[in-house]
Amino acid sequence: MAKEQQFVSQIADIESDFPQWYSDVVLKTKLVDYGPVKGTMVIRPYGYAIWENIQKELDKRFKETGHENAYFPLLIPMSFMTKEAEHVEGFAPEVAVVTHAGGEKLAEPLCIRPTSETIIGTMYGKWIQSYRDLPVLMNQWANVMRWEKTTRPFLRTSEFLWQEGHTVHATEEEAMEETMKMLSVYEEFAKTCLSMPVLTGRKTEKEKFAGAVATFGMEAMMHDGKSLQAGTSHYLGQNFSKAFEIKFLDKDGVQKYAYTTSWGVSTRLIGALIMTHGDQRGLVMPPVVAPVQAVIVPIAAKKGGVLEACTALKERLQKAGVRVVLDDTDNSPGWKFNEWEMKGVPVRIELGPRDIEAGKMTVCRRDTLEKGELPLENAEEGVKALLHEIAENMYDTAKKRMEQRIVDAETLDELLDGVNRGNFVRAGWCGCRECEDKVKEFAQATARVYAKEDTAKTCVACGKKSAHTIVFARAY
RNA sequence: CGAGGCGUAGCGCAGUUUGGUAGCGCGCUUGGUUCGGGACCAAGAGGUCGUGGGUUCAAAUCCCGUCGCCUCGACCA
Repeated sequence: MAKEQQFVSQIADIESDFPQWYSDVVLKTKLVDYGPVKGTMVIRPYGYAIWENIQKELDKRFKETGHENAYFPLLIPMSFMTKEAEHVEGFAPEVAVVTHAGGEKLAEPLCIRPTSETIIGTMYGKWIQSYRDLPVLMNQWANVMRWEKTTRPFLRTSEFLWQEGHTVHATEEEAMEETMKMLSVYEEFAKTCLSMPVLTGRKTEKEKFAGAVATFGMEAMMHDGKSLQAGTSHYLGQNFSKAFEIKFLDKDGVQKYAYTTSWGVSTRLIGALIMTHGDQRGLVMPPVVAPVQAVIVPIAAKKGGVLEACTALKERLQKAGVRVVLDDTDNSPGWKFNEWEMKGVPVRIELGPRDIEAGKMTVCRRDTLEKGELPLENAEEGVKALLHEIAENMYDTAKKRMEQRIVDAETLDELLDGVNRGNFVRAGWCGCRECEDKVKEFAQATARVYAKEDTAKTCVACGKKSAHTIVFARAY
């Protein structure tokens, strides 16, 4: 027990010091390291593997919905950025600019993309002539840079990896349909691959993407009750097509401006899943994207046949498509247990002389920490079924927690009380910016999304008739 | 950018008040015994104390500057 406490003390307390817990866990589990340039992070192999799995799963979904991948340049001429007024106003403060190259001052400064609407819009303007060219459904996997004031690994770094989808459509309806379709792709992905429940909905004017007509987001509830914007899908209307001359000749012989959308998720998702599922022992990885899905810990490894049995099991599981590691280091078993638990591996298999004798393996699942036994005979099916069960249980647990922590408020005091307890708070809103700002000032909470149903009657801030029901929360 | 805190071995820290040989725990290396929840013994390697200047016979310690990091606010995927 003393040793147990010693282990726990290596990570800050998850309840009382959540930000510190988060920093500890991403560094100590070797997901990331801090980069030499302030605000940047080095994603280590164990962390990057999560991203690779996310990419794989998302790409599959993007292809299924008819999208293709492409790649656009990192550097964007400053003049492109300034073409859409709201866009440049929104992003100017955080854009990094290249002023010198080849030993000379550049005639026109180049910005390092904070997002690619402008350069992609410029190219779309050249590519699209006719309604026959539409729709254009593209996606880009890239890094972008936003010079943020304060940063936190995965959640907010100066440079981050993401995917950004950019589509062009002939009609408003079609573009809107695309916007909503991709939002639901994200939601389904979060559920099945990250075991993460999310709240989706429209964002307020204040919170929307700079240059969009409407922004829709998915918000995830972190362990401490704060919200994290985990993905966005924007309906851009004709704002960018007018700025970048994305025009087409329609069937009726009339030149028309196209309707565009953009949507993206980033490495922030990794932060989201850590903060959704993690516990006092460290990470809890959702099985679908876990870098390591199962670890085999040999017991009494030097005794005859143990290591051989472990190796054979590893090969069988590998062949069955399970991402499995055999920990044959000479650390003690107890050390390995704690280490792999901290790294969040969903299934641990202990294999020792007693198991081999009995034709079984001892199995411990990370989500509940329950130990059980499975027959060695069809280990493949057993482990896969367990991984599936863990994924579902993690989702159910997180979903239950989120649902329990969505409350209603009619007054600012109730709202403040709600967010203080780590809740998402549903409240009425008259629709004016002043009231939104007032809520932020009073409760340090922001409008996350429009609620699915309008249940509130009066505005929480001014008491006038409510126009919308909003989900308010503190956010990362 | 505002407020607080911290920079000493790979990591976590003590030493700073009152200047006087550079320390502890973990980790690491080598050899051996171990192995069902962070094992043990023995021997070893590793630091110009963030950095620049000043005071002093003498600075991790005192003074001035500077850089970096963390937490909390304002801004954002």
